[in-house]
Amino acid sequence: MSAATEGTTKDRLREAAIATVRERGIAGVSARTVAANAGANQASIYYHFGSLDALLSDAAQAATAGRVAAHRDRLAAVASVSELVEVARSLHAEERELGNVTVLAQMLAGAQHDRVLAEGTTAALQLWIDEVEATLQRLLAGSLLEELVDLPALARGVSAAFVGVELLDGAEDDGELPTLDALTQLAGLVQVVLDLGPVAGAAIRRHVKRSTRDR
Amino acid sequence: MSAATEGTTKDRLREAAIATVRERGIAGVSARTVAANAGANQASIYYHFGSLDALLSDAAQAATAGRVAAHRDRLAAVASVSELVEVARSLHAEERELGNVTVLAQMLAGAQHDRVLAEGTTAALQLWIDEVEATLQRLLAGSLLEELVDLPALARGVSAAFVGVELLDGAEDDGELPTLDALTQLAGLVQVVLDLGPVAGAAIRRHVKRSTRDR
DNA sequence: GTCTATAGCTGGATAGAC
DNA sequence: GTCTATCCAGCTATAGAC
Repeated sequence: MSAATEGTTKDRLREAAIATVRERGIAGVSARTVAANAGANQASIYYHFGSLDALLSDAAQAATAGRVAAHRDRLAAVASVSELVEVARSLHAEERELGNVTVLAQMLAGAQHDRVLAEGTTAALQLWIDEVEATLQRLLAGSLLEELVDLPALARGVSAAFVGVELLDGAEDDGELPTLDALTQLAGLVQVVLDLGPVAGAAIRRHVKRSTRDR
Repeated sequence: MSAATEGTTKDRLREAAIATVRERGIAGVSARTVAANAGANQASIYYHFGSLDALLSDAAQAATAGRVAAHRDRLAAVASVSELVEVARSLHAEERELGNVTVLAQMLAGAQHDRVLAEGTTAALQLWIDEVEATLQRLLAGSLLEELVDLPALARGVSAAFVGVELLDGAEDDGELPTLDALTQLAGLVQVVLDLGPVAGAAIRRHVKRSTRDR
């Protein structure tokens, strides 16, 4: 365990909450384990946050805000879908180490049956989703995809896929699994279609109209 | 709670294990809650399965095999990516009710820090992944996508996305969220690209070669 | 195979000293 | 604000009656 010793108790509790979820999973989190990890006593959680749920909610949002900010510059520099895929790949690699997405996945699992945790976790995830949406919006402005796909929902779907991939890969002993690779190959294909030019674009638009009419 | 009363104790425990995960999440599962749900006593779990982990592992595989079999005929009848999307949509709706994917998501979260659970859960998920892969293989045989994408990994990625979507949507109070819609819109676009015909296909192949060379 | 009983532990939450 | 002490509910795992 990491046993933080700097900052105020309230801050150390936040950090310890995240660390404990990462190290032991949502099922291994208790007021006692978190407090031990923070070098504080168990009662301090109830004093500062009222409940363990509330601490986790609070900590998730604070930690995620930090991680999102750390990636913002890199995302802002991305100029194409293929570059975005590269950023996604390295973000995935970092997350396997630092584990913010993994922590959010654990909390999402807990959030299915816990209102307080649900609110904090969805708020935290929304920080990622907003960032993804802003990037997609910028990259796809004026393109075929912007016309044909609901962007806010796509950002949500992409984020969901990331969460799922972290969970699946985290459950395997094997080293690197190619799960993300396949999705990045798909994204690469999307980039290629975007690059096709106006003639092919028009052909695709016609096809979409036709297949939409068939419904 | 559902309190099953038919079948052998061992079977009732398996069913109760799934029901308890669905109703209370992985963090709410204990030998006591499961046994109560099965109408049996807590010690029977250790007699029949040795541990709670082992029961969950066993139950996940049995339940998933049943759900996958229930969907096999429908998947086998699918003849296009757009039809597959329709099946995925109704599968998603059913899963929100019956909850096998949701249960697997909970178990995946637990599996991150539990070897026994990890083995059972990945084996169960593999049943879905294999089914998805077989369907994709059939639909994409001879197509552009078969050449350009790693199909086993794609099947894994698609399954991961499903898990992530169940988790995200399950954490919101709101009724229907459009998360899956965006991914199905993407899939529809893929169908359109597949339908484009040999000329556009050749153009895409050229583009892919070019962008691959650039790496 | 199924039950009760139990030992020994971990858990949430509060009270109250400092 | 931080600590100790405490209550009691819930937990795992085993022993042993039937």
